Amino acid sequence: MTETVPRPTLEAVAARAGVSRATVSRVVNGADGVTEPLAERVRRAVEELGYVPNQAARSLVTNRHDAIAVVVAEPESRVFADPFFARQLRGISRELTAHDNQLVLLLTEGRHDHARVARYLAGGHVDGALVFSLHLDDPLPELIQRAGVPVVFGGRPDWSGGGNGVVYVDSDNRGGARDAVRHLLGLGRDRVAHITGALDQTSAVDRLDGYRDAMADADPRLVAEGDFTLAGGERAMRELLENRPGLNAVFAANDLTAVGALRVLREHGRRVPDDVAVVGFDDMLPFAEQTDPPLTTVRQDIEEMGRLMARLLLRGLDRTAAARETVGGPPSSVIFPTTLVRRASA
Amino acid sequence: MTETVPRPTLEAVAARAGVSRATVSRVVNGADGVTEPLAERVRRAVEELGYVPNQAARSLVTNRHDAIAVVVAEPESRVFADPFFARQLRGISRELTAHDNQLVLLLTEGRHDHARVARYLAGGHVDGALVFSLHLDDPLPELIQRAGVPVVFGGRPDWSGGGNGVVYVDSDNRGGARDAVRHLLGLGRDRVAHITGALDQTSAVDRLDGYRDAMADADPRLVAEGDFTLAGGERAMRELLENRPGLNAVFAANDLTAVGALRVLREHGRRVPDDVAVVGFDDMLPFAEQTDPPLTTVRQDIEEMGRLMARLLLRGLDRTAAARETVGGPPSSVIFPTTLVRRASA
DNA sequence: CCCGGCGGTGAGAGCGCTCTTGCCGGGGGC
DNA sequence: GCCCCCGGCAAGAGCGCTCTCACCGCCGGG
Repeated sequence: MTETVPRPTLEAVAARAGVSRATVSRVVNGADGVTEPLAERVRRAVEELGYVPNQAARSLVTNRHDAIAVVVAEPESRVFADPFFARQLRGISRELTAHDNQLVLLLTEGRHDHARVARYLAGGHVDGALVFSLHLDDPLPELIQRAGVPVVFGGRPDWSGGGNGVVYVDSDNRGGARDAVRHLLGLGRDRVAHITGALDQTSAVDRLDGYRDAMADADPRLVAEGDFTLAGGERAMRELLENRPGLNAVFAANDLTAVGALRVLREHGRRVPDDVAVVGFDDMLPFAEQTDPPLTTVRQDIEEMGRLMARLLLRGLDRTAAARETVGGPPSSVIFPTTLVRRASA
Repeated sequence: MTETVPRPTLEAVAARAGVSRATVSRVVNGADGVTEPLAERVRRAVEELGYVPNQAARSLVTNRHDAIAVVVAEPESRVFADPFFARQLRGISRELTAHDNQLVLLLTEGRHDHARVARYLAGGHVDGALVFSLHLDDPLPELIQRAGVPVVFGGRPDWSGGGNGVVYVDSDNRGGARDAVRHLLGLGRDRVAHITGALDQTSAVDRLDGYRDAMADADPRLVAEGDFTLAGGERAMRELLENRPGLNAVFAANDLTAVGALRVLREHGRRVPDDVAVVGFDDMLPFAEQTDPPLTTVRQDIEEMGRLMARLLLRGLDRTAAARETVGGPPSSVIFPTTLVRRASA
């Protein structure tokens, strides 16, 4: 663990190149209006001294940080069991890196952390925030709004507070669910059950709505409440088998839930897909391919969603002309389409 | 996406409280030597104005950032399939949060990114770095060393460059592997095969060494090379069944590999554990519990390892007296013990 | 009763950078 | 040939904070 050595300053570079600080600054920041021979001298001096700009000093005057906070408001549950999180982070990281922004990760686990996160964001350490995994009546959006930090949500927030101007990126949960159920109906299954996700998240509610779209007059007892976990899927599946033993298909709110359902179905001697067809949601690889039988599921392009969130946020910051050209127009929410991936389970 | 409003400065608070900037600064930073009535006036002014210190200005003069970089040098592979990463992050996040440090996440995917990361660290944006997933002959440690940033590695780096002073936190991979194999031997299995991890990582090498410790005179054809992935596990298992069809146990370098092995064993009609006993490594939940049969595996306390890495790094920064008291002595590497978790597969 | 010391406070410098301002020199218009 | 304009550069202010240092008033000791 070495100690930091004093780093060269703009001043030092200027002295070595025999120019003023302003000129060095222009060269370093790629501004034009500097003649080539001078610029070259400056570049050489930068090289020789190993000069790296001091970001704190720069931020102090520009009031920009080139850093984005990623807030994951997840009390333990899905984040760990699910590569979802890592994938989305990767997408975000890629996009931010491409635009020379840093990623500051804020994980929260409870009310106390909310205040901390709000304070941090209000502290103006970052230029914007990407916020995930909101639950109903979560105070976070409100707090962030008040902090005055530009934000893009991952998943539709259940929050009317901001009225307009709330930007989010989400999958077409409802459409994907509808497709899944219609696929099951198309296979001739007439008793399609649904295991919901945690209904305090809009994604779960939307998937349930999609199910209902396709099953207009469904028996309410064909729906059991899960929580996006494997154990929840098992529990709900048992409940369904008890209440509606005649069911011949299950649409699970996510793959983890589907895996739980598969296990319970097997326990009860039901063959998949012969007796009961099963469809999941997420296409969580490599597990969706590796279940027994391989899982038919609804895929969403998670990484691309992450990238898009970052892009929308950066665009909202209105910074580079390039960013504006790329997308054009004021940022607005985006719903990603989903695809049904057919494997063996349905 | 709201725009940021101008935030109150120290100056403003001072004016409102009718004191000097210095006094406000003292109160805000918890220094003593301010009489109670004055301090109270200042606190009220802070409250009323909603003052939050400007970190950039502070960093500029203190040359501290209260931020730690987490570098994950993982080209795609394990990070996604494995909650490992998320778990460790959680541990790190908890510890950093407890010490009011921020977590700056740097994901890399290739040589090009190495330079970027090195530049970032050299730029003095963070006070230290936690570095993961190093591969053999990775240039990163060297670059970081040169950047002069205090660093703690996750997993033993294969790197003699720094000589002494390299601090890392690792599981007892060798001991864990030895325990796993001994457990298999104890079950009366005499032909224990091993599917390695990616041998360009020390964890894989150490687990292989542990296997060899317990299987001193093992047939070299009982070892097949994997890469920590499910597909790699399948491939290696096929190879083993071809070369040594008489094997009656497999120790897989991680759980994902073990799952691949289980699948291939089933394909070949071998019953687990009756014909072939299988042990994994990681105890990757909830999957390790949910394989068929549930997987016997070697558990490591991933989150605690993350916490400890953060703690060691912060201690190395020698900042708070409190941190020093908590641990005491100069930081040195730590090897975490592992536990064998017995389930049905062996 | 005077003076030295000390705790509490304020004034000011300066961290490293950006950006505005103004100067200086050269080229084109009349 | 003179003036004006404009491009290229340097000078300097100032971002918001910390920290040193000097100051001021009060106490106790001689």
